[in-house]
Amino acid sequence: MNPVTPNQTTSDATGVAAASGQPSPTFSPLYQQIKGLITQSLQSGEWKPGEMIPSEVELANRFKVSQGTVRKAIDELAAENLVMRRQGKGTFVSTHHEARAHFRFLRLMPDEGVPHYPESTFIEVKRLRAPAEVARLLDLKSGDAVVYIKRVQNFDGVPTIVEELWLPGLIFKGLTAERLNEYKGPMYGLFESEFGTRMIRAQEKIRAVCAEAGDAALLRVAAGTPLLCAERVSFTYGDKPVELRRGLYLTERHHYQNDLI
Amino acid sequence: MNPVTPNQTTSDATGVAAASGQPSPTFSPLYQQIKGLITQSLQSGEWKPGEMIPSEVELANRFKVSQGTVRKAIDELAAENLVMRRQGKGTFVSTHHEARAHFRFLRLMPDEGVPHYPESTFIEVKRLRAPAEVARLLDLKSGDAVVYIKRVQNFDGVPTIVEELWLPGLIFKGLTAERLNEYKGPMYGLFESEFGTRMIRAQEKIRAVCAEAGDAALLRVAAGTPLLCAERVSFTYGDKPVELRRGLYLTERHHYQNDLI
DNA sequence: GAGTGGTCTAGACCACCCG
DNA sequence: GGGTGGTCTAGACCACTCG
Repeated sequence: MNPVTPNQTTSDATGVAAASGQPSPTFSPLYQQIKGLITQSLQSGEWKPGEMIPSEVELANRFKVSQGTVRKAIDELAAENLVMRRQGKGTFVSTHHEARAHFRFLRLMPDEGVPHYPESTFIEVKRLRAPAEVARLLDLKSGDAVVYIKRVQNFDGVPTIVEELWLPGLIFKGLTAERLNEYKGPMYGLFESEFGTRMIRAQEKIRAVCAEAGDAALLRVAAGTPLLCAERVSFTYGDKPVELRRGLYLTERHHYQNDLI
Repeated sequence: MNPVTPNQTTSDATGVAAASGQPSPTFSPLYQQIKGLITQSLQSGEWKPGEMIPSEVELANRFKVSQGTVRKAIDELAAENLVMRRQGKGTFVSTHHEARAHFRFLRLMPDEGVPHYPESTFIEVKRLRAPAEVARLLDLKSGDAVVYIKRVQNFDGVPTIVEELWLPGLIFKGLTAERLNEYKGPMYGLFESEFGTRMIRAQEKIRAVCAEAGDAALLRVAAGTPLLCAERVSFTYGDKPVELRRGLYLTERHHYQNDLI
């Protein structure tokens, strides 16, 4: 394999670049291109979450590059949590069906005791037309179908999170309260397994708000109680937004944990 | 230079491993040891913030390893923001005197408009004996001297942050309101230049609280207004805690930005 | 043009896992 | 023992910066 823009690389001749004879306006290193190809295979489902991807030597042969180049590509994918390396075993497609992954997207920790995953009670699940603001954030057209979900999450039986979600209707066709109730574990696991949509990264904007009457009742606190409000947009492959979420967190016995590095 | 297990950090070729014949109980790759040595030089001030460190080939010669090994060590240091690589120029010790670095530790962003750095007004600067809780978090003994600082930060003249800090008195001897007022730019820049203490990472715990009367007055809002409360412990080299900070953020026109990756 | 970091290769060997 | 990822080396060439 040859790089896309004029590049040395002694190995073979058939590169895509040779045809284009352009100078290098946009230089992209070989390992980045390999990374792109591997990402495509992840996205297309050639290797499914939890499965092992081909070994480094195998990929090196397939792409006609050295193992070191494949290695650097996979290094970056591992750093982005798209794959996980396990020495002596292989490289595996990341999945949300793992304790490891659960707390990457749940940052609310108990002030004391060990973190554990909350239980969900679904308040409402329905389809509706996307309001302008939701459409904008999900990159849809205003009025497009979206799935709306409202749930409460309990830690040790104590209601602590009230959450609303908006999901693109096209992708999450057939998502019902029943399927949500049946499913055990984090919703992202369900989304990954049943709807072929893997959340890769997310952006959150956090504010402090006063609990309104309805939410206060769900959390069994007085109206006006201060709550953390986290508005999240989650992205799948290709930086495509596929989830909007607004969580209200009761932070009397929990806190939002963040590392600045 | 040879690895520690099977061998020691000496630069000769013999190595202790051959003698011991033991399997490796604690194996540390060579590049990690190089990384440690470079970190020591950073910590000792052999290369100061903003300065260029020796080139990769130079370090490779010094440590008697290949350039690739030095490279991998520096890669990790760069990933941890201890150094910055600039192609064609060199590798430089990170410093807080840079626009780049400012927003690594200030996550409060305006809902609209471009981020910019707030102005500080210092309310109180004094020395006191560490309360038990402060001492615990700063790894001091209860009653040890600490510097206490209270300030308000304004965005465009609007008071938005009330912050309290506790710093180990031993390190921050001579930190006065005057010096804080004289200094322009982020406090971490002052700490780095004047007190030889560089913050390299921090942990934050975030909650929602109601503004108490005093803080509400400083922020010019009603008592009871919901505020974000961020409690931060900052660390310097060797994971040594050197700052405790409690910030109250008014989130009516700002939000705490966080990326989940 | 000289010096720096960045990419790519090829080959060797090590640590780890499993049958 | 054979496969996998992990480390280390040596050498070549490229892209970038600056004098």
